[in-house]
Amino acid sequence: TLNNIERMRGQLRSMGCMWAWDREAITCLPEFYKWTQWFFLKFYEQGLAYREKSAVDFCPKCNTTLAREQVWGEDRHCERCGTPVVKKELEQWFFRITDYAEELLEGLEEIDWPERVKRMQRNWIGRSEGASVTFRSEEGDPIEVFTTRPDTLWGATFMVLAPEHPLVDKLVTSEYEEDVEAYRYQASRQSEMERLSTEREKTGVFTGAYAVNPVNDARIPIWVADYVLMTYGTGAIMAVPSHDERDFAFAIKYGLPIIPVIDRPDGVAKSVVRQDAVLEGLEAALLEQGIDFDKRQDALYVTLQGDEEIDDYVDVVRQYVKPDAWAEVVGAAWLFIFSDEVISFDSVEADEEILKRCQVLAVDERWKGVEQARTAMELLNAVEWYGDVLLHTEYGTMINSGRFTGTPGDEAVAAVTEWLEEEGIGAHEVNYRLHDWLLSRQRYWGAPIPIVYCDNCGVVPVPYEDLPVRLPDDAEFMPTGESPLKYHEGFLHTTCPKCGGPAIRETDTMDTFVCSSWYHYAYVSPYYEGDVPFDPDKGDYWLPVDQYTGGIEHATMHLLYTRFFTKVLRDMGLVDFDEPMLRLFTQGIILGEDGEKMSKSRGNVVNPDDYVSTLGADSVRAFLMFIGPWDMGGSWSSTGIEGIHRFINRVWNLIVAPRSQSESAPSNEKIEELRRMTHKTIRTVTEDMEAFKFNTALASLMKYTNYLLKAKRTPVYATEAWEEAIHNLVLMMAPIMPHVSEELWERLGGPYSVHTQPWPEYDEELAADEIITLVVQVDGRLRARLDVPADVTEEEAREAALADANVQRHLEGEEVERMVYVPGRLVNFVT
RNA sequence: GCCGAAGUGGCGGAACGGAAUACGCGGUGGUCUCAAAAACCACUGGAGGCGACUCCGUGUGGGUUCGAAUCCCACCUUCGGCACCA
Repeated sequence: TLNNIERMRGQLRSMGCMWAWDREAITCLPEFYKWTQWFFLKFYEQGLAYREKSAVDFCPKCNTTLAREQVWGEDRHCERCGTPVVKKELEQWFFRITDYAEELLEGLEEIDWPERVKRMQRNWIGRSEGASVTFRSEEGDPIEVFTTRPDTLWGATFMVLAPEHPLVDKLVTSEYEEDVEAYRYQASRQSEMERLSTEREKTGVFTGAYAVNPVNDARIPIWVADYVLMTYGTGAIMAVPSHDERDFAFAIKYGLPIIPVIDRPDGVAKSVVRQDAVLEGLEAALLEQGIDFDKRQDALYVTLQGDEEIDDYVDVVRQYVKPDAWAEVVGAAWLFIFSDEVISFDSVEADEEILKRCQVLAVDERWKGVEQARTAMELLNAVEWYGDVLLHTEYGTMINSGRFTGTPGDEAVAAVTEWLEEEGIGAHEVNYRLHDWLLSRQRYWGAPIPIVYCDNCGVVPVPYEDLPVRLPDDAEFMPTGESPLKYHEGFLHTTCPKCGGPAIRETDTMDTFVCSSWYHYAYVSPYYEGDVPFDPDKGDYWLPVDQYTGGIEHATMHLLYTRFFTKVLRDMGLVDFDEPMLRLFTQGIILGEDGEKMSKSRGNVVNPDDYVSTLGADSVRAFLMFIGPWDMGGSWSSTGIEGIHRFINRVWNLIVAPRSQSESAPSNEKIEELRRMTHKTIRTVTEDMEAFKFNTALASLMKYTNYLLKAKRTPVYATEAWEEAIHNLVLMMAPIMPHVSEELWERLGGPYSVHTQPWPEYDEELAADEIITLVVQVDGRLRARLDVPADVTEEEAREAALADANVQRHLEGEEVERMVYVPGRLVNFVT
């Protein structure tokens, strides 16, 4: 690592980067990570660090935990040995970042950060308001759930626990034990991302157990399904299939009851027909019937208005939907489930057998077959009949909800929550998607967590005076797959700081994000030797950070962690501000020449050294800025950098190459034009640099240079205005091309150094145009461009425009209804 | 899948709701040279026309507007992040 650091120092220096090297901090040195450990102890003292079991991806063959990127392929195998990866529960350390969720959300309001980073953090924190409600199993075990929709409680027809939920073992009946165990194993092999995909079909197993819905004492089955995550909410949900899409899909699949408890909103009917459910011809039939639809990847989306159109649609669908496929109509109207065959509702009594195979059937009242359907449903007792239809997720008047029936949608949530609190079965609650920061790493390379475990005293923090807990430098990297610290006898075994008895050290190390959460504080006084991590006086002077830059990929992790750290530091009294970085700019990623992220495996890595040594550091720097918008990044181009190199050579020739003195005197006009170009360029370059728009700043400098190269051949050369021009050009180039600028500055006789000169100022009056191009349009189409004085009046502009031959031609035989006039820009004749 | 972005010439990219394609790369032709390279000059979105000019053109389909790359709606595609790469 130290060798690599040395190499990078050299690279950065060769590029002419001006860092304060005396303030460098290296996070892997004990002098630094001593303070990272100090922070851990402080967090621990405040109850912000805790230890809990948590699942990791684990390779049973290598006997090691794996990072997400070490898990490969759809079957999720170990990158090294190909063994299928499983989830394993390990005791791990966490920081309680969720304690600060609300403040992390609010703090975003007061900082000058890109809106998209703020939005990503808001979504990451994922605040949602709702209620916690306690259900009970028939055996009396409390099962807490979180819901954002307490108004749908009466529609909860089953419960779902995450496969990892601790109650699963207790609840499962012997009859279902085997199924549940098998299911849990396969769930442990899925990633969270896969589990949450709404595209994927929902799966689950029944536990054999039942719970009681506290609002209506309904007996509801308890299932286990992987679409419920242990890491969000309580790891258990109440399922309301009538008003939640995921629960709905699950209920359909497993034949669970669906009870609507929110009246459907008025409006249009929406239908989704999966294409694989459609015979060729449905599309054509819809077209023929004049029924509008959108065709997306795998489905037809139909929106219907009015009974007549709905009836037409039903006819078409009946005709063309395949047996054993399904179509749904959600939102306002109805749902059809086609089981093995299309059901003809007109003859429903004759089709009991078919109906039996249907899981759910619900029909809108407007539909003519409703009476038969109702009769048949009741007869078959397939589902409870509520006479109205299913799945919509909007708020609305409550129905089928006991004493709350009739409560309007805008009052429902509050009314139910209040009642839950009165009854003691629930409470208002805010839930966050954000979870606590898991900082344990089963790796060698990180700051050791300063904790020891003693048989007598339990978990004991290492005393401050014993910091740092050093990483041993003689650890053996054996292919055990586990942290080498576990096998380092000297590190592992220690004495208990409390009782002096034998104890063992924590062998997990800290996530590197812990070090990067406070490194900017180290810069004010690296490796400070006081009793806090940095010199408070220097901190007062420098902090907080005025301008921070980093990649967008840090938006939700590093940039959230470091904000959390600062808030904790503030609560400890170490700093007196709330936010670590007042202003943020996110730079993009420079991609390889093929437009892909640079990586060794792709073989598209560009080594800046090669270009620095051939074309020079200035060319490399300038080209990096020219590639594209600074926050978007872009692709490297080996021919593109040649263009920059040519530009630098042109500037060199412009200023250094001799030219014989002109005989004739320059005209005042030409001098004015030159000065105008100079001041216009200073204006745009200044604005662009302040906005981090380096690519367009460079474009302006190139344009200006091209102009000066032409001007050099005219009598304006060697005038005062010429001297002003080239001096300013060099000053503006200095931050982008520091080396050549310094050299040119010296040759122009400027005082050392160009980098300590003030930035050039522009004169608004000198930059103002005297002649402007007036665009003339007829009905919004360009018909002429006229050079007119900048102070042209509307009347003069109209006259000049009407005098143009091409404009006259296009206005011939037309009556001008009105004229749109944009001063200094255009006139548009509307006919 | 969810969250966040982006789609403009052959390519990277410019364009306060008002000249689409600035600047650069690449290409074509020329100057210089015995020749080449470099440098310099000119041209370079498509179609039509001798020309003046005309029509088309900013991922797709709609909309708002005198006027849309820009604003609105729907969709498509690509990229970044998704908590053990940092």
